[in-house]
Amino acid sequence: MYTIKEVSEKTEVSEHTLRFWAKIGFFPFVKRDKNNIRLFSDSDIDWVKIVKCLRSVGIDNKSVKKYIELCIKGDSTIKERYNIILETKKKAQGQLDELKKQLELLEFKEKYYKSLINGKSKDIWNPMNKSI
Amino acid sequence: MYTIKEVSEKTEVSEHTLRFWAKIGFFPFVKRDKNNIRLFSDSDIDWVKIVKCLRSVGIDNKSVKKYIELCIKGDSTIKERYNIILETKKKAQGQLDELKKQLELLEFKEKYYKSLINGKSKDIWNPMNKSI
DNA sequence: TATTGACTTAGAGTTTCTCTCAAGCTATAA
DNA sequence: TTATAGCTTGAGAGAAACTCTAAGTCAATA
Repeated sequence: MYTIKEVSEKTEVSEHTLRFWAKIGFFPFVKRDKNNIRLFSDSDIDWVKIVKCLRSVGIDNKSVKKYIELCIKGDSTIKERYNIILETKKKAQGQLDELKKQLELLEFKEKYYKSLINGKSKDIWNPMNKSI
Repeated sequence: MYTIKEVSEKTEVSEHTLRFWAKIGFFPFVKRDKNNIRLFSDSDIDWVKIVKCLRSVGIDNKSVKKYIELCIKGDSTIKERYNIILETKKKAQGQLDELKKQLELLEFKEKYYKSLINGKSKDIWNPMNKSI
């Protein structure tokens, strides 16, 4: 069983955020010791990772909450949960594509600046110029 | 020259956000017509795209502002701007890797649910179970 | 002329943290 | 035995970045 600090290290989610997530009901199953200290099990840590995953692809807290409620409800919600995962995957794919596009733009700018630094061209920036 | 609405369509940034960005000084060069309507040029749209790119890889607004100020300052800041782009690229790469990892987790869950739906295994979730 | 619709600013509201603080427990050192 | 450090807790203030609403201007259209 792990304390908040250990969970934070294992999942790379800040203690602040973990407490915030706990407050809004993301970890209804986490136990406490006699001093009221949270104790996360290994499977609790897996759940933290799922939450982190959902959040990191832009699922909002309300929807994450809904998902965990479906999990608790059990068998009858499997299809619905499956669809949520599929939707989430699609969203993540979209983000991946977008990020790749942005990386291309950054690469273009990198080359532009590099050529400037090497003196192969002049900085032609002015408020109206696109070569920012 | 384009109005906010057209820029929003071309860049996929909401009008609200564009006005917000304008308010905090991201577009000091955008012109207005006699009715005070903002008119973006093609190069202004390119700049919006750069801002979107920086923001989307997690560069905060303060740093974006600093970058545009460097651009306005001109030649003497080229090296510094180059380094910012390099740093940003590194950040974007990190995000790409993270996103790929999250996609793997989603794929795992997809398969898990699929096997549940096909009746090949039972939903063994309970508050302590990791198969959420 | 009246309405429609696009634009404007100011400012309130929302989401999601992020941080600070006071307080409580435990273990080790003086 | 006291104190000091190091961990935890909840409450609540603060911040970042939008997001939305309200009230107004202006131009084109019915």
